Amino acid sequence: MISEENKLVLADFKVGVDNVIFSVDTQQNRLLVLLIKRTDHPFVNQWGLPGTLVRKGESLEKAAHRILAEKIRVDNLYLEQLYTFGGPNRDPRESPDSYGVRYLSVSYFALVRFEDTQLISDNLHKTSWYMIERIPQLAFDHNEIFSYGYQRLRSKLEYSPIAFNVLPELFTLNDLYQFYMTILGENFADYSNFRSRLLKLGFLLDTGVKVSRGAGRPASLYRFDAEAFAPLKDKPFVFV
Amino acid sequence: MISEENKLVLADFKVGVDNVIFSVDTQQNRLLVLLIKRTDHPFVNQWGLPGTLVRKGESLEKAAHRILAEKIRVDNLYLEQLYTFGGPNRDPRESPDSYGVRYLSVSYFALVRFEDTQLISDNLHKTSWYMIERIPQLAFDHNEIFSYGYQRLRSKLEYSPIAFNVLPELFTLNDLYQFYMTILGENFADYSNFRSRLLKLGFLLDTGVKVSRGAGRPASLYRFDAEAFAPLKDKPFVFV
DNA sequence: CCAAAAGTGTTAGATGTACACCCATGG
DNA sequence: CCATGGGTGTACATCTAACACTTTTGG
Repeated sequence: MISEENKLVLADFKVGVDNVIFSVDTQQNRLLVLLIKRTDHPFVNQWGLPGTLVRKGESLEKAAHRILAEKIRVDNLYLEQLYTFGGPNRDPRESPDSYGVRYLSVSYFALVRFEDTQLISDNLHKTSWYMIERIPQLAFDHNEIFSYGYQRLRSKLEYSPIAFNVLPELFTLNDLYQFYMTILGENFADYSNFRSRLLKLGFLLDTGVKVSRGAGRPASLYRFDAEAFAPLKDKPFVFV
Repeated sequence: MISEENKLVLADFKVGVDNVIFSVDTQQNRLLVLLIKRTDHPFVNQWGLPGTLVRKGESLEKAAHRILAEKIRVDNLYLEQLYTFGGPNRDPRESPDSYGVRYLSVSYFALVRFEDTQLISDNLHKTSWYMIERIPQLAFDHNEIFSYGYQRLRSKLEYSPIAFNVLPELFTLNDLYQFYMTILGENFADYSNFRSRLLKLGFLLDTGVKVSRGAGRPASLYRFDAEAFAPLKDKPFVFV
């Protein structure tokens, strides 16, 4: 049992969940992050990461999914916890007149498929994809949270098959290459080397089906083979 | 402003910080983790990770340091946030009669120098190092938290110079090798290859000073050169 | 036929792995 | 003088990075 004396000095928290939601616009080769225009105090009218406060009986991860569902309709995604920001005074609502309640933010990082994702947006609640080079000043410490998420995205991409959560069932090796390029930058690897490295790993199945995109030789459609990948799980392997 | 309606469904939290504190007994080549015998409800008399509830005005990291300071006297350490466990019902204190307060745990992972660390322990508050192969059933979800910390320790060791936070100022290459062996296991690498790889990286300075440990050729004492390491920061480099 | 896109092959240099071997000391 | 621990060298396989080349399509 907690003694009365100790109880007095313990902080009371509301726990928020903030999401850094990425997607890759494969048409335009752009890396995007989802921002919302705040309608509530504090930071009204400023852009921020989509977030919510955790409800009774709700797990952190469930809260993270709830925000996602409120802002976008999406089928395919990858989601993982990022970091917890919990210093005092990170939220202006912690002013003395709010009875000393602290606001802690557990951030999540998500990657969703851009193509079949619909934004749920109206005049009141603006939701929009931002190119990551053009992110404005955000509410709270959200710029910091974003940076953290961006780093995680890049490193995760290198040793984890999260791309396949987001690419369509069937894709060409060039689709995959473009995807990596868009996130990791122009000069992360030569195409032909990328190709052979990945194929050697053995978890990409050539379906034999060919697809033509305008001029040029038709490309094979590949499929990610989760079973063939399983043994490589956690093993350090790199696409760089 | 949060409407009254919403306020009703928001969960109220107490936030705990739980530490997975590792050390390497370099005499006996053992990897150890710090456990405490609980004296409070719940899980009285069971072993658990050292933890505490966050106080008013206290940051998460400060709370993590406070636990450390309460349990052990230590000068050198590495500390980083691990993960946040926050599902409902992870803490039995969340029973209905506690007015619906949730208990969330932000876990931290620490590595401390075993040699000059003194346990603060008495009959009431038992604190003790456990070999990681012999960890008993722990309170709460602490076994899970430990596993998470153990994984992090191993992967962090491979691409991050955390070992030098904990090794003495001057050390032999064999000291370093043993340190890695103890954490990563017998067969992580050949000694001579480990040697040459590290020396090639250029951030270990040979002081020229020799030290003799019983029979055999005396070994050179090396020093970690933080400046020479700086450019490698975040670059993926591996000791495996 | 030719430009464009897909896919294959080649080569030099760097790295990793598994050893064998030499060096300096205490007993 | 030899066991012990420290330290160097080597040989082979593998991986990397850069780039040249072939194949198959649309226009």
